[in-house]
Amino acid sequence: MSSRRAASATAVAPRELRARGQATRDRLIQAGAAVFSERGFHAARVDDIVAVAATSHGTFYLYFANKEELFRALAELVAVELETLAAQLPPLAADPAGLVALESWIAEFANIYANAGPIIRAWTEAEIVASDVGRLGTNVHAAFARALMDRIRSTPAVGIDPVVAAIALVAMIERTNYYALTGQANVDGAAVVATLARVTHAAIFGTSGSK
Amino acid sequence: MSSRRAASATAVAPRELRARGQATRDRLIQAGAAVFSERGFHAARVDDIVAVAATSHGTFYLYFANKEELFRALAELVAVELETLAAQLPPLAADPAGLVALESWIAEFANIYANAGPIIRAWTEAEIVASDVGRLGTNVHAAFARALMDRIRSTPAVGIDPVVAAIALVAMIERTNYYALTGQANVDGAAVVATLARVTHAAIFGTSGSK
Amino acid sequence: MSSRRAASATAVAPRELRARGQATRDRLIQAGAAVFSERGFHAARVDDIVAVAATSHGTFYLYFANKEELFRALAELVAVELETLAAQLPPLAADPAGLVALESWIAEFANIYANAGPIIRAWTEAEIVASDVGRLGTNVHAAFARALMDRIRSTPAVGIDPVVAAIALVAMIERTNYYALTGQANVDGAAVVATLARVTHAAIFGTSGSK
Amino acid sequence: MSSRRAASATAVAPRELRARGQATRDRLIQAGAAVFSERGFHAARVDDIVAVAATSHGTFYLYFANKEELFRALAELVAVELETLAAQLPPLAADPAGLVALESWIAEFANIYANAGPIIRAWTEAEIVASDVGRLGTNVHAAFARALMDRIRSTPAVGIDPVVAAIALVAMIERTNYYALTGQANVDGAAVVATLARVTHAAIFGTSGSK
DNA sequence: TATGAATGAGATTTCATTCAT
DNA sequence: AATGAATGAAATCTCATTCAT
Repeated sequence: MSSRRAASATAVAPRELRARGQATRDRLIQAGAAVFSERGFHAARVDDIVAVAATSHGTFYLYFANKEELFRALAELVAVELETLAAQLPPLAADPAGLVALESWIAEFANIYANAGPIIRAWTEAEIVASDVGRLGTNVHAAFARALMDRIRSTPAVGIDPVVAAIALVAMIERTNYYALTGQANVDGAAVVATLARVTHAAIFGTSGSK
Repeated sequence: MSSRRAASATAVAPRELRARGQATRDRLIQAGAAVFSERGFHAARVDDIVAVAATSHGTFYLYFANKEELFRALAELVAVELETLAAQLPPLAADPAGLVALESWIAEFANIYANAGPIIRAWTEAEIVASDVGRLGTNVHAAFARALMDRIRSTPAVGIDPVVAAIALVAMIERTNYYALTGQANVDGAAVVATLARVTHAAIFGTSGSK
Repeated sequence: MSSRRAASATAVAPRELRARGQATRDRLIQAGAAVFSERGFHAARVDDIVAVAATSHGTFYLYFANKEELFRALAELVAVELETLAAQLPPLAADPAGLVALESWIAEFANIYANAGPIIRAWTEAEIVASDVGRLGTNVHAAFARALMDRIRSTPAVGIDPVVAAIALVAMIERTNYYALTGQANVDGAAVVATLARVTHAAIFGTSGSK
Repeated sequence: MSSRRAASATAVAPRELRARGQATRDRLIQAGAAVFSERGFHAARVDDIVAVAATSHGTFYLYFANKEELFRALAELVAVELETLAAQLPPLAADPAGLVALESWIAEFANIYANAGPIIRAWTEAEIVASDVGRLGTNVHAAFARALMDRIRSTPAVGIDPVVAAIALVAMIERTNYYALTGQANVDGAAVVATLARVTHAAIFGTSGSK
């Protein structure tokens, strides 16, 4: 990933950490989140991260083999959270209760996105997508798409391709949150959640007759 | 004092170009497209670009003040193409003919995306979004959203927020093409277009009664 | 967008330096003095400086934001030394004791010039004069001229314009040392000091009757 | 001199020039004077020179083998002018008429300096002094010093070292004009000439008794 | 005689990573 | 466990000079 120097051969052995060490590592993780958010993976300099964490270069490499490793640590946290959410996608029902359930679930997604969004975004930087960490992102997306696809498939009389529709709807949900979060689109959070739910619902239940 | 940097502050004056110069400039643009596509903005080195264009470093800087300038040139081409397309969004009708018209339009989008996708992607790298070039991307997105919003508004009895829905649907169309293009999702192009059209159609006309 | 340049815009923050760092910084300053002396500001390459200092490029930029910054550090040292000397210009007296005092002072100037001359010379390169660092040189010259002018003014019955004469005599003292130092004029140091003192003395006290 | 590329092996053969060619060459010389004046030798880019001359790079190298060659052409013009002036230094006499004659001569020097000053300055850039062109400057200076020294020597009962004094006085005259010209010292031209004459006169005739 | 285009060595600067204490 | 210092490969950019027309 790094075009500069090959990643250190000796990865950092996951040591037992005492309280102080744990605290330092946490500070680095927090700092990483802040800096990656603000600048993206590439532009984030280890310099910035250690400055925010109020520690030194030497210490950084005590805990992480390289910059990517820290990013991966962050990304894995997010990935776990998102995959858990994906597993909790409720059954889809055509009635108003179904819409409400879906809306709650999307609200939860928006919630997670509000915190983790910048990390998710950094995942999509061109170079990263192809990398080891990038696969995490792909997997998360796939998990969502699979969950939604399963629900669509178990819905009778849907007029759309479940595989593609699932991908498209997940793409929509993710990306709309992105635009909302970055302020590129100036919209109200609640309206976003409501609309995403409605469009998703309509896509599944509103296309039945159009075949 | 620094005569070097000072001089370069002034971007390359847009000179009158003879045939040879124009050809070289074009070659650099093409090469830039190829390299940015493959590597993203950051990882793309001027070295790579001039290698592909079969010219020299010096020549590169004869035509572009820096890497960003070349990227901007490319981005502007794409932006024009996309804004033209946005202006051509057909009226939306509930009947099958309306769906077909929409599908054609989305097919055209997919078409453009197939060529320009990587540039569009590079637009979204965190640092770029905030930059001058980034604004191009934001504007393009806004142009699409506005066009779609106008159509939704002029459709009676829609059960969704036109502003948010427009943003969400554009996000979906863009991002799904992205996944399809990068192979992160392994799907058939025609199916993608058909599904995007159907979901969009359903979002607008399938949500009318659910209010 | 350009994260590199942007970061460097901020000059190197003056960190607290431990012993090793201080030593390295000092070595770079010494090396800078040597290289600027030999080649002048422009022809001096950072390459040369770090070679003399037996350190690396990276280290150079750890201590100085760029070549100019190192030059400025050197120039400031010299400026302080010279301004101190300017403040020590003795009162001027027409008698032999006055001449001796003046001669001692000029000898001290020659002494400083022997070490710092090349830096002083580099100050006068056309581009530098107009720059930030250049102002240092102008200020130093002004300090000397002012000191001398004050002495001339407090001398009764001088037949010359104190302002212009002060400038001219300082110019003479500086420039003659320059020629002596660069070997463009092959003269004995002691003779230079004696002659400069005598001419200066004569200019002030030997012009009284010629009005 | 040029750290970049070895000077072209094939110097430009001094061709017979037709009217058009002569005019172009003249334009380049004028442009060179302007640009070297403003920026000094190093910072002057061939780019700037041809822009001012409203011609092209190719044409430049049709008339001058390299940048230095153009500078030398300019320097030689100045050198001739100055050496002519040096030869015209009047005899020095202690009486008022002698002072007046000296003043006229210095006025003429100031006159020439007002035009040629920047070229003279560029001569003193560290790298140039050591070069081929640099020798021109050294020679000019020597010519002045020799002329003045001859006059001092033929003056009875001078209390100063003729060699050193001549160098010092020439240094003074040159450098004071420099400061006056660059505006580093804000003084009136006539006062400068008058003062320089008086100081020079006093140095020679006012030091006689102080031995 | 003129010129626009091309060249490429060389200069500055950055920053992830390693080292010595 | 921590840290300040050092490294150096790699990236960007400049400009005197040559080339092809």
